[in-house]
Amino acid sequence: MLDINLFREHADMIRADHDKRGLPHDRIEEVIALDQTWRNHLHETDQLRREKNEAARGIGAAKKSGNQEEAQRILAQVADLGQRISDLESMTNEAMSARDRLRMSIPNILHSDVPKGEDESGNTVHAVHGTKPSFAFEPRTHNALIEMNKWVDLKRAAKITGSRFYFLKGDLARLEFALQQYAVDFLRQREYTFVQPPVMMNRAAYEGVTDLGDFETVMYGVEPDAYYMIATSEHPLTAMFMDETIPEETLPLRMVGVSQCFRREVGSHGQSDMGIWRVHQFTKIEQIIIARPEDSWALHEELLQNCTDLWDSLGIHYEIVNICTGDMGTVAAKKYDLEAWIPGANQYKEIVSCSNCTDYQANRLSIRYGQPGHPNQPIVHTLNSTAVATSRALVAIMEQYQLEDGRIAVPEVLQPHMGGQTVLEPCNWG
RNA sequence: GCAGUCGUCGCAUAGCCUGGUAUUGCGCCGGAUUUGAAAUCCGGUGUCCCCGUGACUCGGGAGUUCAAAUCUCUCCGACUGCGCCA
Repeated sequence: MLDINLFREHADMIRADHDKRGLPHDRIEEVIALDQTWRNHLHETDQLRREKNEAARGIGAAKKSGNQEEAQRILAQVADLGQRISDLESMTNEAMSARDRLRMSIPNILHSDVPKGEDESGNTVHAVHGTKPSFAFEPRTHNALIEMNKWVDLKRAAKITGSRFYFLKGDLARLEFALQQYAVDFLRQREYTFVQPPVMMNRAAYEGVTDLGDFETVMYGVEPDAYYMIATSEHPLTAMFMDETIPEETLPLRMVGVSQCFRREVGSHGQSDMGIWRVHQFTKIEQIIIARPEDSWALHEELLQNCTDLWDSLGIHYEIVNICTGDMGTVAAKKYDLEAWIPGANQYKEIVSCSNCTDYQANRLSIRYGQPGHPNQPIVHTLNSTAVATSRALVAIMEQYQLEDGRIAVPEVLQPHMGGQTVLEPCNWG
């Protein structure tokens, strides 16, 4: 959510950003109008309250001195003021909640490097790492590979849960586990603190970190407790500082979170999304940074550097893409994706997303830095990046490391986490 | 899950029974004093707005009342004991 002062003092910045995104200005103007309405009502309410408070102060004194007539006169006056106040109060609250509902739907101000574009075709290639693997045989798709090796059981998962859930079995499950350990160790060596979060959050905390539309299309709700399953550990690891002032000397706060992630994926279809590429539940190792505003752009590059070092070490061929205006969500100010080469699909596909959310989440969550207990401390910036989403990493590894017989070579850096094993063997039951 | 105790400004605390301006200490910021520091003293230190002799604020919400930190209901959270359990 954007700071309300931006609408009051620098609305042109927001308008210019909407122009770049190709969005109309009407919602901006409406926020400004509702804000003015709210402030007018608020001021009027305050004046009436003041009158009422002043009058009510006389009641005690009048009663004490036995002047019942005077007391009754004031009571009548105060009752009338009370009615007017409560009428005006509901209008005031209505204007404010309307203002903020709308304000939450207005996207973050983009960084100037973000390219203009209608949709994902407008994204620009920032860098290319590694080289396309060449095979002396016809490479199989990951769907064929998981089936012939009996590593994934979608059918039985559908029986007990529903579509897009899966059992991961045998050596592929072990590789998944190795990826988690490798990625956490990798980032711990770079001074990121390992954190395991709750996988459910309440609504108030969740509204601070995500787009409102996500409640319908992305998150699972948990009844009767009104919790939401997290879509990524970014959400709890950012929201954990809600309503806090973080001592400045502890910034930047670097964390590596690991959690199961849950996504409803409403409206997603397509042949290329078969198998375990797009699923309702997966594990993700995530990088999170809470930073001072002046440090956040350098730290955004640090997050990207961590990703490229990590994925280079896994020996995966990928492109780094600078996400364009039309493909950007509401929260990020700038976003890089890593897209791995998937031979079976003959295209590059998203495996990592690396964002600087600037103060957009922190405003809504009211996360400040400086001295706790002091007024008007500045708002922090929040950044997040995938390190490894294991289901997609497994796809990229299977597709790029496959052998002629359908088995998979284990990337060298993962072998120590696999007891020295160099090749994934099929599961012996299906 | 049951029972009890509790939740007050960054931390710690008083006020609640008996409704009427939210107390004090620590920390932090600024100033005075000092060669400098410590100590001491003075002021500041929740939110909002049109910045005032303004409004709001005592875990959240609702109610009673002219008036609620204070009384009532409800939800949330913490602690203790019992029960259950990986």
